[in-house]
Amino acid sequence: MKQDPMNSVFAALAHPVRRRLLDILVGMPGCSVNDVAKYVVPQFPMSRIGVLKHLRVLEEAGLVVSQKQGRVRELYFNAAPIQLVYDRWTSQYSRFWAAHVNDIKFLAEQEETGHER
Amino acid sequence: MKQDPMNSVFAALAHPVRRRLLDILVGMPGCSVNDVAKYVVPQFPMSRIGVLKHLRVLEEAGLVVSQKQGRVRELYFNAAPIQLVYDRWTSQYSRFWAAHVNDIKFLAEQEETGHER
DNA sequence: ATATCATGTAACCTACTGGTTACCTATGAA
DNA sequence: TTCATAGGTAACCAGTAGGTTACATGATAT
Repeated sequence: MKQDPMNSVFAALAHPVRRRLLDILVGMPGCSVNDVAKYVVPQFPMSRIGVLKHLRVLEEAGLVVSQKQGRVRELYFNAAPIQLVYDRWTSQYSRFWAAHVNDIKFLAEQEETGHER
Repeated sequence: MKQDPMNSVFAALAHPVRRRLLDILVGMPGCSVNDVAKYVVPQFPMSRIGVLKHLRVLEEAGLVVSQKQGRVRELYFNAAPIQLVYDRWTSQYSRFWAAHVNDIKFLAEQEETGHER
C-alpha cells in the first residue's frame, strides 16, 4: 500500500499532535505513554487513547521507537527517517537551498567546537 | 483553524501526488496546469480537476506560486516555506543532526566551488 | 490475594480528504 | 463570429483519519 517508505513519514508529520509528541520525546527521552499524554493533552484536548493512536502512527513511520520495561513503555524519538527524507530532498532541490548552506556550515562548526546555541 | 502556518506546509507535503507535483515544478518551472497534469496523471491516475485541487492545497501552503499569462497559468515552486520548517526543526533537533553536518558541509563546499554532483 | 495502575484492544461515530462529473468563463485562433 | 482550448466552480460521493467509550490484560504495590 505504502510502496514509498517516505510516505508514512510525511503522513505522520502532517498532524500537529504528532509533531508535538515528537517535541516532547526529544525533550524527555524515555517518557512513558501516560507521561507524554499528560504533556500533550493540555494543548490538544483528547483522551489517552487518542494519544496512543497518534503514537502508533509515529512508530509505524519509524519516528518513535519504544521498549517495554515492566509495565511501562519507554518512548524515544528516532531521527533516522527524517534524515532520510532530508537527504533525498536536499539532493533533489539543492539549488533552492543554496541561500542556506552557509547557515548550515556555521551550525556545523558550532557543533564541532562544542558550542551550544 | 490553522494558527500554525507550518501546519499547512506539513499537511500539503503529506500527499504523494503533491510531492510529485513539486518535483515536476522544480524540474520544469513555469509549467501550465495542463502540462503538469500530463506529467502526473500517468503515475497517479486522476482527472485534471484532481490535480487542480492538489495544486490549490500547495498554493495555500505557499509551496507553489502562480502567475497568469493570458489564459494559461504559470506555476512555480517556492522553497521558502520548506526552509522555514527546516530552520525551526534544525534549531530544535540540532543534536540529532550531528551525524550529518559533515555531509552538509561537503555539499556546501561543492556548491561554492561550482562543482555539480 | 487483591487492588491499582499502565497499557492495549474493539467497536463505533463524525468529519474531512481526495476523488469524481457536469457545467461555466475567458482567451486565442480561424 | 464561431470554435477550440485553458482554466475554474459546484455539487456530490466514498473512504479513511481522528476521535470517542467500554472493556481486557498484565505488572506492581499493599
